Amino acid sequence: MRDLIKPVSEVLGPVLAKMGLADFDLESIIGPATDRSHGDLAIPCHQFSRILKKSPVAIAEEAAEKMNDQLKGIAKATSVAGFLNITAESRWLGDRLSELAEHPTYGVEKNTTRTVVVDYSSPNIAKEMHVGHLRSTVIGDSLVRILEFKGNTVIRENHVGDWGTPFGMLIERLEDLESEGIQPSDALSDLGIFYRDARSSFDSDEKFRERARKRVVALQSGDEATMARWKQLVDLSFSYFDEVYDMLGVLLTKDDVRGESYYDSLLPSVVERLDDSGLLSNNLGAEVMYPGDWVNREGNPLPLIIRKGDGGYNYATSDLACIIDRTERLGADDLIYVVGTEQKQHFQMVFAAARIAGFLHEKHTSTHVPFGLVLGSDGGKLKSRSGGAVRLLDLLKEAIQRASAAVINRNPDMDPLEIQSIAKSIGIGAVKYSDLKADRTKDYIFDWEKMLSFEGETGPYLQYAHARIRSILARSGDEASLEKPLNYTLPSNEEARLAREILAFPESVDIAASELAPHRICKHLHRISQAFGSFYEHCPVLMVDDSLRIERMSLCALTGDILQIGLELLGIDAPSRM
RNA sequence: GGGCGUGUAGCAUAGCCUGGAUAAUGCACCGGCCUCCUAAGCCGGGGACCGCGGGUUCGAAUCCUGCCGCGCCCGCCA
Repeated sequence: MRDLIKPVSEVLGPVLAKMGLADFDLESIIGPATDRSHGDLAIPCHQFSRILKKSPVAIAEEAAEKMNDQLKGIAKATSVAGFLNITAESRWLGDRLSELAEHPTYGVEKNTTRTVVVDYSSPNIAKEMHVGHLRSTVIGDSLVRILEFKGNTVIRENHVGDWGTPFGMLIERLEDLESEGIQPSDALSDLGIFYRDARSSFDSDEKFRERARKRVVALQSGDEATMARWKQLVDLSFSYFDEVYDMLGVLLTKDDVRGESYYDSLLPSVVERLDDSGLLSNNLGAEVMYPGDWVNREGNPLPLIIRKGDGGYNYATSDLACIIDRTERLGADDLIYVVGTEQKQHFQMVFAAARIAGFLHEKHTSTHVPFGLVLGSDGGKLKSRSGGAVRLLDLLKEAIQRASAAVINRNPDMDPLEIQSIAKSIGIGAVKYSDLKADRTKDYIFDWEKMLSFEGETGPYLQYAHARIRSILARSGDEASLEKPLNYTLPSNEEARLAREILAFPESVDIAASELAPHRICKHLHRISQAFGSFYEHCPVLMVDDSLRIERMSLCALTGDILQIGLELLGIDAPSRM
C-alpha cells in the first residue's frame, strides 16, 4: 500500500508538527500494519511518548482525531494501543484501481533502463542436464523476464562448458564407438551413459588416457578432424538441450549460447592486459593475482591463478575474459551470474580482480545470484554421476504425464490436443513454481509428491484461479463491455481485499527486481489468488444486476490479467482452461 | 583452523537488509460448505520457549555479540 503513504504523510506531517513532533522522517515512521485487520498503514506512537511526556495511547488518539477530517475521501485513522492505524477508503482504493487498470503495465513502472547480462543455465556439452541445471535455468529465466519488464535491456548468456581437458576423453570415446559401428547420434542419445563410459575409460585405461591427452592438444591447436568431432559433440548436445528448453518453455535459444570455446581465444589478451598493468606476480611458476584478503588453509594469501605453470588457463581467466566481453563488446552495465552457492568465493575473487584491473568501472555492477542445492530425500546432495540421479528430461516428462492424468480426470471429454497442451502448462508450471517459490539461497529437498501435488501453494493453484476467471468472462458473453473504464465501489470485504492485493502487485515486482528474488512475486501471486478464491465464493459475478455485474467482471478481468502477467514473469503458462 | 551461508508449529517455508501489536502461508490433522460463475476451491479450528545465552531499545524473529547444530568454500579442478 505504498501509494497511500504519500497522501497520508501530507496530512500526518503537519498534524505531528502541531503536536510538537517536527522533523520526523515520515517515510520511516509509517509502515504497513502488521495485521491487516488493523489497517493498511500504521504509525507506532510509542517513540513519541518520551518527547511529549504523554502515553502512546493518548498521542495516537489525538493524532487520529486531528487527521480524520483532512483524510476524508482517502482513508480513516483509528488508534489502538498506541498505534495510529490508517485504513484506505473504498473510494480511494477504487480510484487507484481505475488508474492501475488504465496503466499499460498495470502499475509497474519501466524505470530501470540498464543493459543487463544474465548468465544462466550453463549446461556442459556431452553431459546430462540434471536438477542443478533446473534451478539455474528456471531462476535465471525468471530474472530475465522480470528485469526486462522493468524496462532494462536484457541479454541472455548461456555459458556452456564446451571446452577444456574433458573433451579429449569425450572425443576419444566417440572415436571408439564409431569404430564399433555406432553412429554419433546414437552414441550421444544417452548423455549420462556416454559421459560415464568416457570417464571410466579415462580412469582405468592408461592408453586411453594418453590418447585423450593428445586429443586435447589437437583440439587446442585447431586440428581439423578433431574440430569436426568436437562440432559433432556440440551440435548433438544442443539438440538435446533444445528439447529440454522447449519443454521447460524458457527464453534461451541457440543465439544465447556463448561457450568456453569462444573465450578461449581471448585469454592471452587478458593475461597481457593484466601484465601491462603490473598486476601479475609469479607463484611457483604460475602467473597469479591477489585481488583481496583471502587466505588458504595454511593462512597464506590466496592467489587467483591467471595462468598455470604449464601455460594453461583456469576458469578465473575465462571469467575475466567474459567480463571484458560483456562490458566492452555488449556494453553491459550490470552482470548477473545465476550459479550455485558453492562458487561464491570464486566470483568474489574474480569480481575483485576485474575491479582492480579496470575491467569493471564505477558504473558497472556484478552480482553472483547463488541458489541452494537440490537434495535427495535422504538429505544428501543429489549428484549427476552417482547413477541414481534424476535426468531433467525425465523429470519434466513425468511432471507432464502426471498433470495429464489430472486434466483427463477432470475433463473426460476434452480434445486430446488441448489436454496435452494444458498438461504441459500445468506440469511444467508446478515444477517451476516449486523451484521459485522459496528464497533461492536455501537448499530444498526434491520431492515428487510435493512438486506435483496440485494443492496448496503451488503453480496449479495460481493457474486454477486464472482459469476460473477466464471461464467466468467467457461465459459472460459480453467481454467487450469491459473496455470502458469505470468506478469501482468495492462494496464487500472480499472485493476490497482483492483490490488491495492487486494494488500491491507493482511493489512486489519492484522488490523482486531489486532483490533479484522471484519468490517475492510467487508469494504475492498466491495472495492475489487467495483473495480471488474468497471473492469467487462470496461474490457472484454473472448473476447480479447491472453495474455490480460490470464492476465484478472488470475486477475479474483485472485479476486475471495480473495473474497472467505475474505468471509470465515466472515463466509459467496461464492456460484458460484446466 | 579461516571464510561464507543457514536454523521459525509434526513437515516445508515467508517475514530479517529498513525493529513495533495476538509471528504469516502451505502440507498434514479436526469440523463445516457442491439443486448456484470449474470443490485443483471456500469457511472455521487446534498446533511455535522464531537453535541457545547475553547486549542495544519504550519495544527484538528482525540489529550487535558469544556459543551450538547443519551445509558450502578455502585445488596450478571445472
